[in-house]
Amino acid sequence: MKETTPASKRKDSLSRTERKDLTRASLLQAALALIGEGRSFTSLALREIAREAGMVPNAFYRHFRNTDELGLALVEEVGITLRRLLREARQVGVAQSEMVRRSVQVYHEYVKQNRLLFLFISSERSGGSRILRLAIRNEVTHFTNEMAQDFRRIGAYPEMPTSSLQMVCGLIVTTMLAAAPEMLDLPPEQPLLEAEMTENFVQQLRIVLLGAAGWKAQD
Amino acid sequence: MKETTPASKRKDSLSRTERKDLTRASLLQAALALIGEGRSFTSLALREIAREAGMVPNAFYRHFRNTDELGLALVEEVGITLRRLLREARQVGVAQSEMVRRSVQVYHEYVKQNRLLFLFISSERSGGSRILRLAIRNEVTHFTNEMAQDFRRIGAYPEMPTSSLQMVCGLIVTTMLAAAPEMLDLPPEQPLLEAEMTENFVQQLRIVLLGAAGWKAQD
DNA sequence: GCCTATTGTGTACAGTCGTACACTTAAATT
DNA sequence: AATTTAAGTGTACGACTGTACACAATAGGC
Repeated sequence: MKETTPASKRKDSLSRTERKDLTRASLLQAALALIGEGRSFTSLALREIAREAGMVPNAFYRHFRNTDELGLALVEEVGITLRRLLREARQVGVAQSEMVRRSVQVYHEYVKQNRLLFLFISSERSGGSRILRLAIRNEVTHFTNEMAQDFRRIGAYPEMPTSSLQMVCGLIVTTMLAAAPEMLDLPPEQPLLEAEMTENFVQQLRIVLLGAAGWKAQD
Repeated sequence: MKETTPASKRKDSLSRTERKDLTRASLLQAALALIGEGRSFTSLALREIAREAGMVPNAFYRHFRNTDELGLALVEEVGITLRRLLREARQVGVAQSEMVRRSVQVYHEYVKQNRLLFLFISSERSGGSRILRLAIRNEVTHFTNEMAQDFRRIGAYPEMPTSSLQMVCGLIVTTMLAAAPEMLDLPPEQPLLEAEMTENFVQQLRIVLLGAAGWKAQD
């Protein structure tokens, strides 16, 4: 079986599907870029996105039937991003005394590095189109369940039934996602405000973990 | 001092300011009505709102300079609504064993009765225009502080420093607000799903309160 | 009772939108 | 090498948008 595409790709020697994937990606990136300029995804126009991506409006239709469908593609990226976050968090190590603070730092760093996607999640999770909302909620549920599995694996709260563990993780995820917009709205280079917000976040997570430690299921 | 407006108001015998306030209110109501139809406030057009309110587009300008300013008026209603919620919650009574479940019931009922406003808060709290977002966040902060005062008044967590109490209330409010969209998206007449969601919500709040009871401030 | 300030109407315009249709170009298939 | 398929272009249209301007009606102050 011969490679149809050479190992060293020239920018013009690309197969049709490769080219298509590239322009598709540039549409996604264009939407995110507009979000980064303070726009909300819901208010983005098909023509705007195409313009930002440097193509003619009609070309949009070769990739998505409408902006909602492009939104769903972004949600998929969100899923990948959240999974990657969990993977990074696992490497932080476990059960040391400063673990919560360390995790919060990792999360904060992660939110800043994936700024545009978190802006997208935050604003579309409960606003905008119903389809997008449900899709995002779905990804968040998956994320929550994986976190619960991780807790199981590292032996946290061994006596807690799975349903309660999921409930606790849901609370943690809610707290995390609520913290994201504050992190994103924070003016840059304001270490005082940033430290204050982070500290508050750390304490809230500790409250939750403390409550979980004392939890006795009553069902 | 004579009343300029008779005690029994005919619908045509209204002072100018009264009439203005009425049409202004009808603009606010029109915006909420559109939100109730599944639209998000961010995507509402000035003309749409005016049309829904039964007036010509230009009349809008007699009341607001743009849709954002109308949004701020809605945020003001949000503030009033949240304050009213606290007042109702206070009458639930305190420190009985089923207090959390009772509070959750009250809240759920309240969210359903103020459906449109909670739809508005949920979707604009982290989406849409920056001005609106900050205004809503401001109201939520006030709400949180008042809740902390209430906790103080009823003697909950008497040894906890105020800053920690506010942090705990912030966590509670975050959890409450996160629950609202789920309540609102719930299909009506589905007692099973509703009970499940409510139970989850109750347990999350109990975790928080339990954690707060075991909290020792370390600053 | 007249004058004025204010609320709401009617018309108009330039800009943007989504999308339909016919086209070019070039990769993939035959 | 010829043909088919698909990505992207160009033009066009009707609908909707925010807002400017001139005007009508009428409540409130003189």
